[in-house]
Amino acid sequence: MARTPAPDTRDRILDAASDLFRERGARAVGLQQVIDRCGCGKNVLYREFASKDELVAAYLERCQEEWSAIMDAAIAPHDDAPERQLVELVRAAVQQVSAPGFRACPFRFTHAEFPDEGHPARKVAVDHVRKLRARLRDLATRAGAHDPRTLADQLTLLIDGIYSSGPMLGRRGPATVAVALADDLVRASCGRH
Amino acid sequence: MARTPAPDTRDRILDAASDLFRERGARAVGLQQVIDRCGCGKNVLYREFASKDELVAAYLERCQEEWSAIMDAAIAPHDDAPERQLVELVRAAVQQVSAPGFRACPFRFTHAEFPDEGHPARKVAVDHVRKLRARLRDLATRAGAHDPRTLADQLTLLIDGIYSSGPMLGRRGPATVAVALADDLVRASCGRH
DNA sequence: GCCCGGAGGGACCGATCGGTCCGGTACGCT
DNA sequence: AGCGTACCGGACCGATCGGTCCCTCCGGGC
Repeated sequence: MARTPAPDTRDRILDAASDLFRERGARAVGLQQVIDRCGCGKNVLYREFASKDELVAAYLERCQEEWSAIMDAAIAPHDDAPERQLVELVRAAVQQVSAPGFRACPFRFTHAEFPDEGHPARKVAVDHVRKLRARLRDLATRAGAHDPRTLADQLTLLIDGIYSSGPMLGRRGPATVAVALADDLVRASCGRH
Repeated sequence: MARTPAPDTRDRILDAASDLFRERGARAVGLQQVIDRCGCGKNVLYREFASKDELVAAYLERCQEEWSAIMDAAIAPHDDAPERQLVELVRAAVQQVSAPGFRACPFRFTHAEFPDEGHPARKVAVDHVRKLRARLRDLATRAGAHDPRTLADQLTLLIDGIYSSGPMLGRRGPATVAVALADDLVRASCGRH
């Protein structure tokens, strides 16, 4: 034996690919650009990822992990107040689209970029929004909402609207009213008439 | 003199391009595919449109016209009840994303597909969402909302959410609660306590 | 009937696409 | 030291990209 493969190779490639995909879109980025930014050999990329489609799917999986971490961090401080957690998830979304470099929701955008049903990235994207919806339903139930499914769907719609509206109308756009609206919805649905 | 240019050429090309762009995304569609579907010569396309970017912009302008017509038709029957018109605009959005072939909102998607600030299609896309927001503000004002700007932003957010959530979660998704939510918001904001 | 010009279609351009393969280099273990 | 391997970088593949150009065919005004 002579040399052991660097264990962080996959992460390095994914770092480069994520930056590029996020700001330009997966379709607009060639693998050569990923190679160049990563500074690795092309064969190494193809050892770690079978195809560009797989790389895009891995990119979305990483987005999913980041998103989960953000959501966890947003709701952790209020673990005993699920109504508050619902509002905090909305606030976290607003903060994300308000970040300087935010271009579009990676899940919605990538899902639209690859219309073919079998594309591996689509599974990840759909899985993400389903998980989010389920999470909202769970919180709505624990918050004692009259109709947890409806409240969860209202908030899902609201969060989707934040991601969609943010990039086009900016920080001063409709997203500014989102947190207050979420608060109203939660309050209206969780007793406290 | 020998022959006069066919006046419908531009429309024919735009017909073909619109179908393809709508279902696959502008970046995923090559001009050769547009040519093939249209059945025209490549030189004709480049006589009508200076570049692909211009073609994409023209596609969005046509979307804009269609959208305006849909909105006009949705609110025309209730010209004396602006609160009702606000709700009808939301209903029109739900119906659009519920249509079988609907993939993504052309404005949001194309805006994300071409991140370069100077791209001609971006102006059209941003212009559209601004017009929608302005329209909602106007209606909210005429409906006598306490805070027309806030109500308009709430509904903008809601409509954006419908377009964003529809393609991924389908007809049974959160969009089903949108009209009822819009009705609540309008009612709450326009007196009628 | 002739002939001009619009239209279809395709050859062609350089660049880039996703993907494969190979050669040189440098590193780590024995 | 020397061997073996991981890695970088680039050559290379066929296909397609956006875009230019040209040839052929056909239709309409003189």
